[in-house]
Formats: sequence, C-alpha cells, structure tokens
Amino acid sequence: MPKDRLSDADYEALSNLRYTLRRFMDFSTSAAHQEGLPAQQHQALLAIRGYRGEEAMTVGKLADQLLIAPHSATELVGRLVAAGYVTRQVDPADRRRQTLALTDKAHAILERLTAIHLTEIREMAPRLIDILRALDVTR
Amino acid sequence: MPKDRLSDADYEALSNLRYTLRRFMDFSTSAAHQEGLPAQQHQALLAIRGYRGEEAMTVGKLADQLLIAPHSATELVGRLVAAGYVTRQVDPADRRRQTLALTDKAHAILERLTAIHLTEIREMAPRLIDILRALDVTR
DNA sequence: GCAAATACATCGTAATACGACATAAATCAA
DNA sequence: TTGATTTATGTCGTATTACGATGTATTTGC
Repeated sequence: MPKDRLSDADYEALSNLRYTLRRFMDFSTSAAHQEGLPAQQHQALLAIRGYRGEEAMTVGKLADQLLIAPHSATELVGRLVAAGYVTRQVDPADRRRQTLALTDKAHAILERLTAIHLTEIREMAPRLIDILRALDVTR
Repeated sequence: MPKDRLSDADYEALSNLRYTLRRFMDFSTSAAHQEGLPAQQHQALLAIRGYRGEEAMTVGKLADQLLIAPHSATELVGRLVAAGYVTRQVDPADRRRQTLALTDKAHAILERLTAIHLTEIREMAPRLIDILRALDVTR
C-alpha cells in the first residue's frame, strides 16, 4: 500500500523540504566558516561534545556518527588535531582505540556556533513542520 | 534574550538532529546511486520537477534552488544533458536563458526515487519532530 | 545605440572522502 | 601459548565536484 500516484504537490513539497534543508546546511556551513572551521570539522566537534552527554569519543565512533568510513574519520581527526581543536590519546582499556577530547578553543567556538544554530533552528522549525505535514497529508 | 547557558542536553539534541539529517541524506544518496545518479543530479531533477508545479526551470533558477553558483549549475546541467536526463533549449523570450526539461528517462527514475523518499520521510518525521521539540523545550 | 547588467559557459584548482592497502592490538580456538 | 581472525586506526594515491577567474552573448536603461 505505497499509495496511488505522485502528484505535482508531492514533488513540490519534497523539493521544498530539500530546499529548506539546504538552506539550513548552507547557514551552518557559513557559520562554521566564519569561525574558521570547515563544515565537517564543525560536525565532528559537535558529535564529540554531544555524544551521550560526555562519554569518551573514539575515532571509530566518530565515523559512525558522521557516516563516513573509519579511515576518513582518521584523516578528519588528523586535521582537527593539527588545528588544535582536538586531543587524541590511546585508550588504556583498549590500546587500539584513540579517545578524543575537545580543547578549550574548540569548546569556545562550539558554544558560539551552537547558540546561533539553536536560534536558526527555532526559526526554521515551523516551516519544516508545515512541509512535513504537507507530505503526510497526501498519505 | 538568547537565553541562559547551553546544557549538555542542548549539545546532545543538536548532535542528534544532525545525525538524523545525515542519515536521511545518506539514505537519499544511496537511493540515487542505486538508480545510477549522483546525489546532486538527483536534487537537480527534483528541483526541476518540483519547481512550482511545472514552470520552466532555467540554469540560473536551478542555481538558486540548489544554492550553488550559476556556473556550477551550468556544469551540473551539462552532466545531466550528457547523461540524457535533461534537455536544454534557448528561451525564446530571453535568448540568454536556457530552459530545462526532464526526459522520460528522468521522469521514470524520479518517480521511483520520490516514492521511496516519501516513505522514508514518513518514517523519519516523528523522530525529527521529537528532536525539534527537545530543542524548543530548552527555550 | 552604447554602457551596464544579466545569463550562461570554460578552464584550471583545491578540498575531501574513498579504495586499496598496511599496521597494531585484542580475541578466540585448539 | 600460539597462531588465525577480527577490530581499530593509519597512509597514500585518486576521483569527483564546486569554486575562482575569466570570457561571451543578450538584454536593458538612459
């Protein structure tokens, strides 16, 4: 029971959803760049900071969170360490693992970025919910 | 009145939001690839199809929709035309403009992709709305 | 009818995720 | 315990794609 046929309104609503998401992503990328961070590095910092409150993030778990291959996470972390945003140290419990932590510099930047993101999201949310409703209506 | 301070829960909720969005994007990218389409080409087809129901899309308006530079849209359209998904012809009303239209092949693929996207969105929506609520609660 | 603006196009470049491959540590079976 | 397997991370070359710089054609404003 997928449903009848797709209407022009379906395509339009889906297109609008993607446009809204793109604008959010674009806002986010710009905000990160203004803080001197590539978007993916910002996401890495957020994933580390937001990981179940405050558990120990590792390279592999970061890869899971960001939906990238483990070795891509390795490279990303390498850039973050080089830029002074993250420290990496061997996990004593399993010496194959590298635990990651944010530096003060990263905490400061991430706080600013998170604040403006919350503001932006609160502005975007009603529009987003309207679009989701439009898509569900056709159900 | 931005508000007090950011809590662990704020970071976690924002991180969860991004993770949910990434999974949707990842789903979408994979679905497009299974149809032989790079994600950005899929978005272009959707933007052309969904543009206010059925108006004439142009290279420039596509750039606006995709939030890319006009010349990037040119290149993207070039790839779409080469792959047989889009036809491009001079707009008689303004011969600087190129109007874009989908081929039957593109319509067929886009219909399949849109159908499964709607299904996926309906599955994701409740989770998404919960997260948005969590972010607003802290308001 | 000419300057400015608009729309699209071309080419070389840079960023980054990936594939292929490699290393080290932990686990498990005999 | 040792050796095979799995897990976690790392290295290097490559490919994709958006961009900057720049160029051409068309339209518009005065």
